[in-house]
Amino acid sequence: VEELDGTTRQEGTALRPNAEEIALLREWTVLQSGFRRLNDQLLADVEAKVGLAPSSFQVLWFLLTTPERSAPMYQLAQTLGFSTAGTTKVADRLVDAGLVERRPSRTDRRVIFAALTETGRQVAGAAALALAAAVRDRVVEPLGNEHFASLSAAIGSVDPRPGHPPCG
Amino acid sequence: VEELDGTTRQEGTALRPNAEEIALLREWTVLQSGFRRLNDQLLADVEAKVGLAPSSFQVLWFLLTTPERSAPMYQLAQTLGFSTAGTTKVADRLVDAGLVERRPSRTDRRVIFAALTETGRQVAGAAALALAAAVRDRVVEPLGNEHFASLSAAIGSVDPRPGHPPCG
DNA sequence: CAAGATTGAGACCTCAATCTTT
DNA sequence: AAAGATTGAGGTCTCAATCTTG
Repeated sequence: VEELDGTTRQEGTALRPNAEEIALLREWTVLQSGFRRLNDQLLADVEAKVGLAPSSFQVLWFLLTTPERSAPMYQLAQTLGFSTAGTTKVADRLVDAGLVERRPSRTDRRVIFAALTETGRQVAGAAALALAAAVRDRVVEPLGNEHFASLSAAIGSVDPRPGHPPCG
Repeated sequence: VEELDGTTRQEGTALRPNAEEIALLREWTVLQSGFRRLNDQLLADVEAKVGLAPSSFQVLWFLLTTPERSAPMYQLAQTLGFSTAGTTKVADRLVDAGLVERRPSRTDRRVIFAALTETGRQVAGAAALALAAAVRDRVVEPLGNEHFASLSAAIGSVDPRPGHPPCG
């Protein structure tokens, strides 16, 4: 029997959750898996309409919202929540598909910009329309604008993103 | 240039999102990535304390909430939102770690039960305590009981889980 | 044939190491 | 050194195919 963390565990009941903790975990589990299912549905809608994997779409959408339709790799990594290694490979797939171009920076020769191609712009637009429709149908409409806004505010106030104020 | 879905795309502005759709997508993106970051933090807390990967913990917790501390494989797959193939491999890792045992069913010889071992029970309990503490610190406390409950209710009402009523 | 479970191949991401530039 | 990007090895999940049982 391999131990996962190498610690020895004592006998007894000290390490078992009580009724209150069980209830809390049940509620969180429902919340967490519910959100995951919902998000998977939305992304599946996008993938079915434009054939774009989640991480690829997220990059395209981010680039589309950018003034120059381009951004340095490390910024994409931050947006995706991926390592820079993983981000490189996402970019590789987008380049192979002809949706993105790599461009060197003029001011800092370490950084590489990922820039939307014209095709990439069109695909990003179509994917954005597909996701917007899915969000409307599956989230905003069943929830109502108010509940959707308060949901958004709730998550924003507990988001551990570095460098954003803890709810004004 | 490879097309991802083989379709030809027309020129023009018809396939570009308007301002309202852009705003909606911005809001959803913030919401989605915020929730992902939060969940990753909680699971990282659990992994740091008991050395248990997310999918492994989810199985252990489910089995712990079960009367007989055991469940058939297809039920674990449903809980995880994984394919049965993926679930088999999660179970393999848990068996290798000595946390779970495989047992044949007496009534249907196609099904295999995954059952917690004594060690698995202890680890599951410790992991549950760790997650409960993390949820309290990172979610319930900053949000307050009311907002947490309404968040839970909101997700529940848009959860596409098969076989649960669409919000009374 | 359908359902439950497993296997192998493939896709996607992470970690550690490396290279270039600052 | 430190930051940005890439590469290769490894882990985790999915899909398609297979096997057994109902």
